[in-house]
Amino acid sequence: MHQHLIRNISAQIKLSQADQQLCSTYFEPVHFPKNRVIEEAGQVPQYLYYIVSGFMRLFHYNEQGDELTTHINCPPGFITSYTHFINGTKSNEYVECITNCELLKIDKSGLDKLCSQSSSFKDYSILVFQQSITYNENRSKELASLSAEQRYQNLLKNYPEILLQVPLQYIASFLGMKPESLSRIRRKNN
Amino acid sequence: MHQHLIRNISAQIKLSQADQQLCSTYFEPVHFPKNRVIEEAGQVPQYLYYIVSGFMRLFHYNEQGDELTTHINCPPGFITSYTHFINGTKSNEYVECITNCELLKIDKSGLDKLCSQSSSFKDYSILVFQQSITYNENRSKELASLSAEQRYQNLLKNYPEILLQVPLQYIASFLGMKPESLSRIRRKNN
DNA sequence: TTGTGCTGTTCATTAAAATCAAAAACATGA
DNA sequence: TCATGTTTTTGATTTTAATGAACAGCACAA
Repeated sequence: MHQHLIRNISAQIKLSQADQQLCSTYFEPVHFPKNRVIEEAGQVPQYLYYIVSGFMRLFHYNEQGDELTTHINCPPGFITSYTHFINGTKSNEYVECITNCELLKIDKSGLDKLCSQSSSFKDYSILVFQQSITYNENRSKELASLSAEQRYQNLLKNYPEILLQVPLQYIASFLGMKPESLSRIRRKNN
Repeated sequence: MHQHLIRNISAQIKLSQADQQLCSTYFEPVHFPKNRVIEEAGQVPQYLYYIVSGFMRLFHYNEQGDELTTHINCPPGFITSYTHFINGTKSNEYVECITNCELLKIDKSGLDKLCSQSSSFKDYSILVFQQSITYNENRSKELASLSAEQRYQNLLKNYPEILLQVPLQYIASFLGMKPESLSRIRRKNN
């Protein structure tokens, strides 16, 4: 499983043999069944997870008690409640495995050690941070300026695998619409 | 003008006398008139700007040629097309002064020197990054789950000064609605 | 001052999405 | 397998926001 991560990092940053060894030392393989919540709201997120296989999401409840899915991810990608994981503060979000998942997890002190022992990992973590900003800016832009149907079509174009594997109610919430609307949009687009 | 920035940073990170001196060395005061575009789309953003006074925005044009405002900021805050500024890549966004503005600008090499000469500034820049992530996540969440009217009310609650100083067409675009809709919402809320 | 352009408002209408209710399809475990 | 609960779809209706057109208010310059 570590090879999956090493291959993915290497596509963006050069890793020495020693770096690869560090990676195997600090990332721990775990797997979880479908529907398992692995980080709870109200607590400090324990781990950053790299997704080797499976689909995951972040969600929380709003004041009216509605469940809102804010993030959906799949390999090769990381997932956690970033800000709270980094700062060691309590998150109000749940991290859940949508399907069975194979993951590589690392806790905050592990990540700190990894970055202090290898500048490649420091560079990589900054890169991941930046990509997270870019991702969220793009998401805001789409939500602010595109219709529900255009947002669906963009997701279909960019992440078709999500449409096949993730329950539609989660996707609807993530796209900022109701499940009924997503269902109607899908009927039109067939 | 440097005191404005130093006071603002000091509220979050402890700065030594030497740090304060560095700050004054690397940030250069500039002022621009209302409506001046200070970074152009199609180019690498030259500077990161700290806003001492005035209101600024980021905007771009979509495929249909509509102007979309993606960010509005005021003191004490930074503005630039972050990812492109950091990576030295071409941005598709314009940075514009909405009102007359007093700013402190720093270029990429200045920021790098500042961070390499003082770990306080390194800590601070990570903090600003994180706040940018939090801000963007929250913006996505609001756009995905709140009605146009609720988004307006949140802006009114959190940034009332923007409503007073920024043309409503920009605010409407930023809130993901049409100017006519914003106008109607404002009538209802008076 | 008058005209011109720009910003914001209003109105009537249309289109998009939410809501409410029910049925159909699917998954899961006894 | 059947029974149960959950997810998705469908239909009728209401609500919300966009559209297109016109007008009012204001700023600025000739």
